[in-house]
Amino acid sequence: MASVVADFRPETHQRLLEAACEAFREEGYQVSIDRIAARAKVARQTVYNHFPSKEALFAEVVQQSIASLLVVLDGDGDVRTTLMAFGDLYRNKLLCPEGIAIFRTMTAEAPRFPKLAQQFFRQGPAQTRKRLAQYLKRAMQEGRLREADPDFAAEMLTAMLVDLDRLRGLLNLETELKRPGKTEQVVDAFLRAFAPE
Amino acid sequence: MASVVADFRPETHQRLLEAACEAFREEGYQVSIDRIAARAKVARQTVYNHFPSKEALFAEVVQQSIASLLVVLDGDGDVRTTLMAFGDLYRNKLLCPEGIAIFRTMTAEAPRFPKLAQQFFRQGPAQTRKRLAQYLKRAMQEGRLREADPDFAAEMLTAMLVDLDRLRGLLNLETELKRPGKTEQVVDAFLRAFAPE
DNA sequence: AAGAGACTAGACTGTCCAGTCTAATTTCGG
DNA sequence: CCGAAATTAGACTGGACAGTCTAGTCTCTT
Repeated sequence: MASVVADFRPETHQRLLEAACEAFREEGYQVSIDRIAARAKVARQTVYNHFPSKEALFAEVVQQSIASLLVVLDGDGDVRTTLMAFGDLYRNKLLCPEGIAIFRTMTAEAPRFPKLAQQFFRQGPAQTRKRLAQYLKRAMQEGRLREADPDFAAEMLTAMLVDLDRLRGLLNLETELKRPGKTEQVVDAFLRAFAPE
Repeated sequence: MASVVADFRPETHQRLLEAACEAFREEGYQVSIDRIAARAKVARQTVYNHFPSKEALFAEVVQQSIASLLVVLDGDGDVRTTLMAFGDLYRNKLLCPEGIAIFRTMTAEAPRFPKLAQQFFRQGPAQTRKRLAQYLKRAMQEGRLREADPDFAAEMLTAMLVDLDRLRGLLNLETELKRPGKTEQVVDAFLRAFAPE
């Protein structure tokens, strides 16, 4: 019952998925199947050969998109260097046009697809925060940060990194989304709050 | 040309506006005029007597909603007390179901109504942050906080207060939206980062 | 080269919706 | 109480869209 294993032409399937991904991102779930088909240079019936319904296509696209929003950090170097690298990566992934658009589509459609939204949260943002918290916990145990709730600390850092700039992006205010010094400013503020006593 | 001053029955107009506000909040811009009319217990034609188009009705509703998201702080007492009061109010206004729903609708429709989105940002979130920054600036000048960019500090505090919980609300994860200790935890972390040296 | 099955083009159905129009009914000020 | 204007119910237009169906074309595999 899982995935129908019909042997579609892989290149067609790929083109369709990519077109659907872009279309849902840029125009939301309400984009028409015709527009997706046109973007993929594919007949409408082909869409329905590959997916039983628009909902199913959307679900597949969301699955694929989750991975692109995962931000992992690697714990080389000192804490400040590690968090700076994480912060830059986090901001780049979430504040680029694609990151903003995925956020917009997911939050707009969450009431219609609550299961999908939950899965998105758990495998995306929650996962990112969990790994960051693991790193922070170790740093706390080694005395490189003060003892505190690592989940809370991770929540604070990620919030500080993107909250307002994401709102700007969501509301289409293109201004200063990429001020390079921002990550440093945030990490320094975070380190003041969580420095060893 | 501005607003047509026809003397509609005020009670009808009010009922219509409230119904439209709830409808747009709960179902997004795509809610049908018929549903809004039904909710207001009003004929569809009456909607078009009061507003020239769906867009115009939406614009009016957004105008009215902006005020409900403004959070002002009053600067009595010490810094911690003031920020705690602000934090509780800010969280309550933005994380309640209505606050979440307005955020969802605004960000979802920003591509279609960029002017409206810009106005919303300036008169809502930007205004709130600006007033907070003014307070923080004074506190810095009085030596009750360390000298720093007050706009940046305001951005950090507001981000820390709601970022993750707002995402939870947007994605329909009802869990723990109202942990009472959260504001205190955030304000304390903020004060560590911006305490006098 | 032949056949199976993927792909295509386009017609078609049923539904929903924004906005208009009309003809009746209600309400309210004078 | 009367008349102007607001309100109402419902029909109607035109367009969009999800999903189905069909008949024909293309493309791999054997």
